[in-house]
Amino acid sequence: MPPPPAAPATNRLLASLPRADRQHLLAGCRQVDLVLAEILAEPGERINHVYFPTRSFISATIPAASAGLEVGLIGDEGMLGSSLVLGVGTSALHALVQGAGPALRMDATTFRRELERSPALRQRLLRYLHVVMTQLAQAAACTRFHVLEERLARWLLMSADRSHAGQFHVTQELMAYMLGVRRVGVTRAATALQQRRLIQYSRGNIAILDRRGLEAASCACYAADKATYTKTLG
Amino acid sequence: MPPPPAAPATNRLLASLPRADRQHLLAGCRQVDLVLAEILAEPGERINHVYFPTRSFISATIPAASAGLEVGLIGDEGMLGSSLVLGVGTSALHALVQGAGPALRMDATTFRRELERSPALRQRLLRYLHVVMTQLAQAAACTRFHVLEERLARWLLMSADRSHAGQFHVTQELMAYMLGVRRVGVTRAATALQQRRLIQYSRGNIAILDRRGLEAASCACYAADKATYTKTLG
DNA sequence: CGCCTTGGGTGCGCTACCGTCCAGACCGTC
DNA sequence: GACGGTCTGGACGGTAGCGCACCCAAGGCG
Repeated sequence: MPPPPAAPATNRLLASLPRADRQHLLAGCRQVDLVLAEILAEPGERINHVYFPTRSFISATIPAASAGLEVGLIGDEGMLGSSLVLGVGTSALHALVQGAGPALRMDATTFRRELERSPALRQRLLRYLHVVMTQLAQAAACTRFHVLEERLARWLLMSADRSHAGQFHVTQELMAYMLGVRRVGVTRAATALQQRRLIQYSRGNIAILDRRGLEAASCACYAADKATYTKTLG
Repeated sequence: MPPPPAAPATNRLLASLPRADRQHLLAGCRQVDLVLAEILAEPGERINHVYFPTRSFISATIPAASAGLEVGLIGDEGMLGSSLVLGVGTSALHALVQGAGPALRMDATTFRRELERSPALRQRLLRYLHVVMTQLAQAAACTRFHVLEERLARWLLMSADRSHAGQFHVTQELMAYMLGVRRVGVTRAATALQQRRLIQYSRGNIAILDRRGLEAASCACYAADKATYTKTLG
């Protein structure tokens, strides 16, 4: 059990709101601890809560026939349940907890009220949705054109960012699901990265040894996604 | 030069607005004729106009290194420039005219004013954005898991729908770009479809012979996309 | 201590698509 | 009716990732 990290546990979307709006919003939230592999949304199901991860992160996947594909990773830079902002009350994707940890939760009706109250919140979340859309398009191209090793490197970086740590827990089985490939494919790619001294893993514990090197090994989509975020949400 | 088709040239997003809102909006629009291969948006560029295709359609692609990939097809069921609804004034994607024909065009500032004026328009467009997002996710999975022949069948159906005709013009070269594959790959897939008497083509003129058969030959994503649209926008 | 679950690694044949280059087929133009 | 551009078709070897089946190692638990 590691000691609680020094960095403050906040959600960046909320942190950027004007003080009054933020406090009102936080008052309607409850701190919850998300546990690994917990399912937070299913395609077609009603959205009952929205989540603002602080030190946890959530994977949004689209379930295809007998396989899956991650199309979004939600950490303290985003939220789960943004469909509500668009006036749609059901989830389009499957969402499960990728990194255990705390998050802020608010029930859907309260959230809708907050949206009505706060133009700043609306503006912020609409811009966030633009980021999500752009990243979706990027993901489509990435999945099409980039080889597994690059994609894996990218995925590891994205997860590391959201876990706020150089190491985290995930099995190759799960990574394979996220990347839409066989487990054996991940084994091969991960072995290659490990041999290049970029990462180190054993039985689900992955540590990033050389961040710079891993960035160089990943496809440009990682940098592109980050750039999109900062450009749109400052 | 074919005679003007009997079906009314409207845009379904606009058609569903309350009468007053619609008329005010139409008053701010100008009819334009989109010509084949015209570029309407470039990534990172300012959005100067929004387009509501009526009998034309527009392809939204994401340019990757030395290739491209279509991530959205916009016909009379949608609009180009929806980023403005999210408060973002630049385009994330590359957009070019796929099917020549008429569209309604409005300049960006007028459009922003209309958005302020009409809650119905906002509601409608936000829901449309939800459809677009869902289809983006679907496209990512489709590109990953489905074989070219299925994807081509799907693409042909989507284009045929938006062209309001059983036949339209497009070269294999262009289809290859949209699908993110080699031209020769399209040749092979198209030949297969033709041999199955589902389509018929020559020198860029594609005709759909057996719509049902083509639907059966396409991946489920075609039906899924349609279902998403009707479910969200009625 | 032995057992069993979980996670990681290997081998083998296969397929879909790649990059490249070349060949034919159609069609407008002069 | 020869010419040149555009569009389509095919050949060739190469490769990333697939499906399957099997093995090995670590570690929790009785």
